[in-house]
Amino acid sequence: MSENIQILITDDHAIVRKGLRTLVESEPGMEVVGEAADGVEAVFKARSLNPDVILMDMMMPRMDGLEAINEIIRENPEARILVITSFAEDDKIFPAIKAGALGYLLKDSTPEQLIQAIYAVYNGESSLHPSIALKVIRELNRPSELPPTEEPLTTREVEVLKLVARGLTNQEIAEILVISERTVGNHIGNILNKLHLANRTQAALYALREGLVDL
Amino acid sequence: MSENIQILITDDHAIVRKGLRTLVESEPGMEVVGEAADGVEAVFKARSLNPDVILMDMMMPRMDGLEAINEIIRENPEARILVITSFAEDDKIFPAIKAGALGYLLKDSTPEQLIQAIYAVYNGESSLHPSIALKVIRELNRPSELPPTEEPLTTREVEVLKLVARGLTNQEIAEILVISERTVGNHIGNILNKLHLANRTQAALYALREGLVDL
DNA sequence: CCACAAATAAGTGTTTTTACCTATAGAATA
DNA sequence: TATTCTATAGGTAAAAACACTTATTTGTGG
Repeated sequence: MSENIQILITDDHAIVRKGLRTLVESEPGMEVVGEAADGVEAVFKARSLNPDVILMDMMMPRMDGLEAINEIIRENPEARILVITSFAEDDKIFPAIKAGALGYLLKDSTPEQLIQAIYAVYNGESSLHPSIALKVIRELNRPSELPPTEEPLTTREVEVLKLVARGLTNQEIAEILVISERTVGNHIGNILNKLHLANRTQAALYALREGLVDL
Repeated sequence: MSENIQILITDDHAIVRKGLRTLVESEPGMEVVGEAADGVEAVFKARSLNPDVILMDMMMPRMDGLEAINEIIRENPEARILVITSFAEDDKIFPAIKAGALGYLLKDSTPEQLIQAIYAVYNGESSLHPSIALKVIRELNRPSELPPTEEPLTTREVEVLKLVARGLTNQEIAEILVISERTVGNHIGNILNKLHLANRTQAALYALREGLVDL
């Protein structure tokens, strides 16, 4: 058994995996024990390789990062996961952290920050990208304005939202879902309320960020 | 002077740059002579380092890949540029190729494909990702349906479009640009006409696909 | 100087979206 | 059973967006 920190790299881009691998392997105490190109592979390799730290991308085919984190933590609550992603959206960060990710880095981080973060996560500490840390602190300091009435969208609302994110009008959506235009309007109103958004274009952007639809 | 193929790497993510650098340097005949983190840097380093091949990301801050390609080719028509990006959208590919990029790879390419493509571009040949090649051939075979009345957006229209793609209302856009709401409406109408789109949400999606704005 | 394109603005009228409210049927649940 | 949630739909109104047209100013290229 090696003394090195054993690391599993998860990202759908070979180039990014290579970059991470190089950075990690240039650090004496670290060792890459595997790579995964999507969430399903990540779950499988996390189970079979039992790495010390898992570097996890959030946007991947088949099973996205969030689902993968949930599944990995479910199987092994001790798993230490460091999210490395391009996005710094609140709605993406908090679910990942709640799911059990210990760290959250942005892809524009420096190599040094990456190595630091891996050590931190390996030691069971948390490591957050500066701009992320800010948001988390802000979130924690928020005097719980409301009982965390984190309003989840219903199945139907998600359906409607996906169509909004394709640039369709209420009428077109109504035809597709075989409901009245009125109902579509109500759903969208509810969506905007729940997500605290101002209009349908913002809703479309939200859906894209959430990965509900692809470009 | 080295016998190696001298390469400039351009990408806004340090991790991706590292990955590309590692892949390139693992090939005996290649050498990385510089890195750039945005379009402005890329133009500058292309000028000062005069590399044999430039690896170019399309989505970057300050000056995006397309602008950078245009500027680099304008200064040195002999420059050999290989685009490496995440997107396979038609509207992104053809402008890049027209601007003078010799190759177009997707980030999910294998390391071998990358090396192959660099050799090809170095030799002045073209190298396209398989799925891209298909589109290009389809494009060429198209019996020029219409006189390429490809209506380009004006500078101002692009400005407005970017704001639309952030989910802002006409009024908000008007305030930011210090023009009347009426004018914003006109610009948007013109944008929708030129791009053959039906509404602002579709325009926002278009802008995202084009990489005019990030999520 | 003329022609043309771009940015600006406004008139007019229609369509779509958004905000709130009420209400009912069905499913799930306490 | 009573309650709550979800999906459905309609009423009313206001705000925003969209279509189409005209017009002024400014700058640029012949």
